[in-house]
Amino acid sequence: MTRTGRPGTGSNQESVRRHNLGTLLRHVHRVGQTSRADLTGLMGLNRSTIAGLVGELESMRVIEHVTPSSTRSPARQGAGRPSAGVRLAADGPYVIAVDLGVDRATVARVGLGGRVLERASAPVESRPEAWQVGASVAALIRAVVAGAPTTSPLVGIGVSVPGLVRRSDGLIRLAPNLEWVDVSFGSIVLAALGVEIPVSLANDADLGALAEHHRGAGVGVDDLVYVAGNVGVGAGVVVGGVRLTGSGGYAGEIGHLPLNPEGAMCHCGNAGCWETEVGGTAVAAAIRCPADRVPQLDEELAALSAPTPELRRIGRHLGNGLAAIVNAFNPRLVVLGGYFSGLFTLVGGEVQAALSTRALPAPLESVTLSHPALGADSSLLGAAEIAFEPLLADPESALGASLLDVGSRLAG
Amino acid sequence: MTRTGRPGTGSNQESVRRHNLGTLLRHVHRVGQTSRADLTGLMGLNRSTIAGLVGELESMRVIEHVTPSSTRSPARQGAGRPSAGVRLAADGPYVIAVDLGVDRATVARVGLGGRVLERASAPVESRPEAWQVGASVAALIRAVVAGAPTTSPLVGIGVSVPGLVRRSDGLIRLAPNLEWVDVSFGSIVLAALGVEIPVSLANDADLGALAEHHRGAGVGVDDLVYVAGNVGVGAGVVVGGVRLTGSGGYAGEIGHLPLNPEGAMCHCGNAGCWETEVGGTAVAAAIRCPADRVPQLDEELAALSAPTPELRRIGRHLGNGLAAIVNAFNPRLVVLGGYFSGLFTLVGGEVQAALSTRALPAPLESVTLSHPALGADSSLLGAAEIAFEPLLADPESALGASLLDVGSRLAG
DNA sequence: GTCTTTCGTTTGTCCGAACAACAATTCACC
DNA sequence: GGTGAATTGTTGTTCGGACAAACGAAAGAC
Repeated sequence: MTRTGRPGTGSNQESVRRHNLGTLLRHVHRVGQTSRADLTGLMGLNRSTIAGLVGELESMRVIEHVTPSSTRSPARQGAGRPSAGVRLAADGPYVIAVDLGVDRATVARVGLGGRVLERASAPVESRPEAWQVGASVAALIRAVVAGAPTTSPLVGIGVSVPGLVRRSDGLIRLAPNLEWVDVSFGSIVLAALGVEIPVSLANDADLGALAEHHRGAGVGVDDLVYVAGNVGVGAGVVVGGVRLTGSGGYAGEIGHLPLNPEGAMCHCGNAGCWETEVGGTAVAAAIRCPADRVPQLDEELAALSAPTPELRRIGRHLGNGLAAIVNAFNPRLVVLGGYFSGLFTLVGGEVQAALSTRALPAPLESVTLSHPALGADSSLLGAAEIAFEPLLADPESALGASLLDVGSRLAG
Repeated sequence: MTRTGRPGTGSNQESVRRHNLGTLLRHVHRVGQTSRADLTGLMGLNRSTIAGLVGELESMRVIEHVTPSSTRSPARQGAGRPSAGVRLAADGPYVIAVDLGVDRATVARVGLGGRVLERASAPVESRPEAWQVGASVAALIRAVVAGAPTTSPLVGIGVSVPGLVRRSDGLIRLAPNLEWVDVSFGSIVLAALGVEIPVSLANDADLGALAEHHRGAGVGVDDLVYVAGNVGVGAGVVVGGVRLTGSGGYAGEIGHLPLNPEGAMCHCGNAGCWETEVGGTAVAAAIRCPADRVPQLDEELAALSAPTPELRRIGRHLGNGLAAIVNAFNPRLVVLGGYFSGLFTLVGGEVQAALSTRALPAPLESVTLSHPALGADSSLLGAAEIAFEPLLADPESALGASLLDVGSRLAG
């Protein structure tokens, strides 16, 4: 590591190699399996160059060769020699994805391509101490890692947080439902594990947006917003294919849009925030759901067959807020996650109508509302994506910093 | 042009050269004058590599050599041989920047470094025909170009539009104050000029944000929002140093945030848009300004010595809307352009107070409100920036596509 | 069964950045 | 004022990596 990480903005020949290696791996990571011929077309490089890059990644045990005969896909086009297949290695690098929910923590071992190889979860009591959650997550990580091949390197840990995460260092500034303020959850987990690996933390809605963009409802869509109704309301934004973080990392906090000066008081101290109209409390009141079932609001909504008038009103409010989002970000897709998905199936008409009347025609004409394609796993898979990011940016150095034989290391 | 513009995402050696050449020119474009030693530090390349790049740009007559003796700046640090200076060539490439205002059109010849070399403007009557404005702008362009050296190449035209501009092709979808719908203003101007050069169009607030980011109040700030109060209200957003366009190009249209369901009717057909509370009409009513002076609202506000109670109320509304912006985009800087600047000097306290109570603490703590540093030229200079963009991305091919001896070509 | 098409492989070439050595120029110190 | 240290420009060489061409391999088309 003598010369890596140079801060300069110029590109030298090492950076070219790094970039090409990473781009190639990123493509395979995205589609799972390709052919070398496809890669030459996608990357615009020479056949021989692709051969070199594939060979290098193969020697790193990240991808593996597939004999052309078994690659023969039904969509095989013209004549000619079939191209050699390239796919992700079976025992390749993996990451640990952690999804801190309001009532339970989910941990998964995720391989390249977003394959969930193993998963485990545990309930989280209300108003938990950070170190308790850290210990619980560490135990889940140990369980999930136990079955991993010793030759598979662990690249990093990604954590989805229901709250505001500072971009610079991953500090959890505020997690309302956990009642955490300024918690350095990454170091807590690492201390509990007793190892040193890269940990990336980010907001759950941001990660939901990222996951839906990569392998969900937003594949091929470079500008989308993922609006999640959980206990609170938050949004994640993907712009030009990259996550919108903002200066501090708090972008997309649209739960407290001041949509109604005469509205109810919000816990933030102001009146008429969007969250007071479409948040968990409001929806629970509209369907007479007991307070302790608010974390499972999606199930409660799914059990309903027909919307109540109060729900219809909430649907209109949801559409109003979405109009603000559509005007501000001009996405091509808005994914409604959390219990908003159930709400959308019930009162989709009201949501669409309110959105159509309040949004500007120009941004409106290209936007689509949709359910998440990854269900409740959006944030988890997004956490995996940010953990993989260093590997995709520079495979060689990320593998150098990765951890081998994780099972025994964590046990000891 | 046999191999350029390859769609692939891999980098080859040509792209390295292109990128380095562009990055070097971009640096010089930003700071105006540097030394080769600074460039080696900034770009992280070898001295000899920088020498080669500088030499190539010098042979293109884009930058020029400065003898070290005259470079000797007072802030000269340690010992050693002084580094050779590099500055933009005096008769280098330039662009035409056009700022379509609500009541007048401004055209400038702008050189690298954002230097306004020549400018002219003409009034625009109310509800003008597009071809009339196009002819007027073409005449201004001819005037502005007349004095240009015949050896200076014209790289492109940038146009700032007070309305919604489609990103894909620059079509003006809607310009409310001009009452234009679906106007292809770029082709109109080109037809009036009788030449074929690249024309880039974008929203005025977006370009204001870009200009303030490059050479205004937001230098060094990668996440900022430029909120402009003109007749309407719009915002331009810079995220991570790049313009936020959104899917269609309409991002940042926050004038119709539904902030007050019981508010006044807006011309968009809905009630309580932000624009009804802080827009030109509302402010004009608050200071008893006649309707025909609304385009000059900034002057009217500047003439005021003390705010009226109605203005204070508008200030609070402005702060409320800014809170939504701060929560949504998490910028580090919010530049208040148009008449918002004058409003901010009068009722800055109210604006800040409302912002502080309604924005979340985390994004709030790092945000600053400020006046524009470029005055009324923000959008004009932003238009110049987008016109220069192809040159900075690839100097060689952009110069190849540029136009020489413009004065006589346009006269003919 | 042969031709065409497409792809993988190999070899050599070329381009551009890095490197090393040397000359140039200034400052600091005596 | 002279000398050494420090920094930079210049030049020639090296090296890494993409590219081009030639060749063989594997399929489909006739």
